[in-house]
Amino acid sequence: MKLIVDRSEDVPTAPSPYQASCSTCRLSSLCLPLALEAAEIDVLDRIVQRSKPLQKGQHLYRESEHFQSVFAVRSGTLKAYRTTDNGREQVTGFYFPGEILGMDGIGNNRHASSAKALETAAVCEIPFTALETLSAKMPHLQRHFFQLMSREIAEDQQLITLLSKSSADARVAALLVSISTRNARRKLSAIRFRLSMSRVDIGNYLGLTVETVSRVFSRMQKLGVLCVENKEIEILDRDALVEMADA
Amino acid sequence: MKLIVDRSEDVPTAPSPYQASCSTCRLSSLCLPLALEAAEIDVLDRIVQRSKPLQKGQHLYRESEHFQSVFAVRSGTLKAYRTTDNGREQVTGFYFPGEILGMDGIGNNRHASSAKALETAAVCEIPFTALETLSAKMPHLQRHFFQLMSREIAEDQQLITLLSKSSADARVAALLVSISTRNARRKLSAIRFRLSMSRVDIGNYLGLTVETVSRVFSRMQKLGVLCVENKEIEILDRDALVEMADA
DNA sequence: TTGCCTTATTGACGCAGGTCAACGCCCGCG
DNA sequence: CGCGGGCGTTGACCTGCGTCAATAAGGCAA
Repeated sequence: MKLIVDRSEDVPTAPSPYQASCSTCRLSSLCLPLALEAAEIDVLDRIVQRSKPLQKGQHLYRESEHFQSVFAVRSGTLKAYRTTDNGREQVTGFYFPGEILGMDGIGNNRHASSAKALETAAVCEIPFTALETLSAKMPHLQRHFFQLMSREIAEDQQLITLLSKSSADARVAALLVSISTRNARRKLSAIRFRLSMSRVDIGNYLGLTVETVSRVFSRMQKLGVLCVENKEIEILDRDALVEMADA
Repeated sequence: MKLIVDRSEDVPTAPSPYQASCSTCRLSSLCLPLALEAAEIDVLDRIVQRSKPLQKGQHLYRESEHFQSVFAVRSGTLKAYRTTDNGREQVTGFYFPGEILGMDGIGNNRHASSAKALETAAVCEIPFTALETLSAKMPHLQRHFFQLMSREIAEDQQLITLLSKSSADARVAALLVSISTRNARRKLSAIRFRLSMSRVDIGNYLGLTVETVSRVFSRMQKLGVLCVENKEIEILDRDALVEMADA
């Protein structure tokens, strides 16, 4: 059975081998260029660096490395995670095409987390000092970047609430709803998709063990809310899922 | 027994009845003016609004209200919290003098959380559009504000890790260490202080019930790590506490 | 002071989810 | 094509924390 896979946003007619420009990128309506005018996009375009894709498992940056850039996901998925003092890992987020990561490194010029590709992935690198200079000149860009950071804060707070108050079922449901919604934003199916992350990553992100995640999936399937086939997910009853997410 | 209380940063010789200016504020080294030059501070000063103190329990802003300003705490303590769809509350942070709150509202022009005074508290209001305009002109200010937001993200991620991976003991220990460290930054005692928040708030913030928080305090006291007398806390063995915080 | 109400402590008990263990299945590799 | 190792699932058992309940201790008003 072939389901939706989100890869390759490549535009073949490119001056750079990987991507033409922000103005031709079909993610521009989700990404940094949002709210910029054509002329402004061109200026932004000049500072953005596109490089060769990351292979699955490859790191984009590592915790405590010198911070230089934020990144926009062009294709594929990445996870961000930090390592605690006692050596355990905490996944702090998954990043899909059109989303920006690395903003937690601005605070003290070192990355506060590591970022690793969950599958082959392409990113745009946005050197931060250049972005700062540009922001000072382009109010729209400054505003938009403030907004992006603010939303990251608000989303983290939602995760905090989830981890603090919700049952295992609610956590998994919330993640699925989130992925579904983000897929819809990218004009992909909101009801059928492939989970690019492993059960371990899901559990780690949600503060659950693999076993619990697996049991929740089974339970939801039994209830007719989901159809789970390995990494392929089909949401059969989205309302029920949303319901479960805030139980 | 009289312990440390953090109140009244008032400077009596003020043009405004509440606070002279950023340049005379003894919190300026922690707050927005940090990294600004004298002339720049004066400019910032002109957009900052100081108003009468909030009484205990009074709201500074409420979730989903129109966002207009961020706030700097001048004295007292505030808590930020959001209400979940199913009506429960989640405390997302405590804010002490010198700290900035309200940044989660920038994302979509409405406050993503509510803020309430835990005791009599004074704040400086910083209208956001004015701050944006100023930031575009003052690179130091723009940079600093980006950094403040980034740090808020990084701190939220630390809380996520705490909630996701740590035992009740570790959570409480981590909160106490955090308060202790923040007190030290303000030149207050790092080992003796008064908790301005209730046990309910602590539990809510840490994803624990009041009973568990209470039991953890008792246990730590029995172990000789803390001396707890109602809201007065004395840290007897900071190393042990730090140790517990990442267990 | 007295009295009331809110906040904190302590104990007994139950359960959601963690832990440990066994097994099956996919997928990449020789 | 068959083999091996990681990933996922399922079951049985255990435990840390939540729940419920009773009591104590502050704090504030009058």
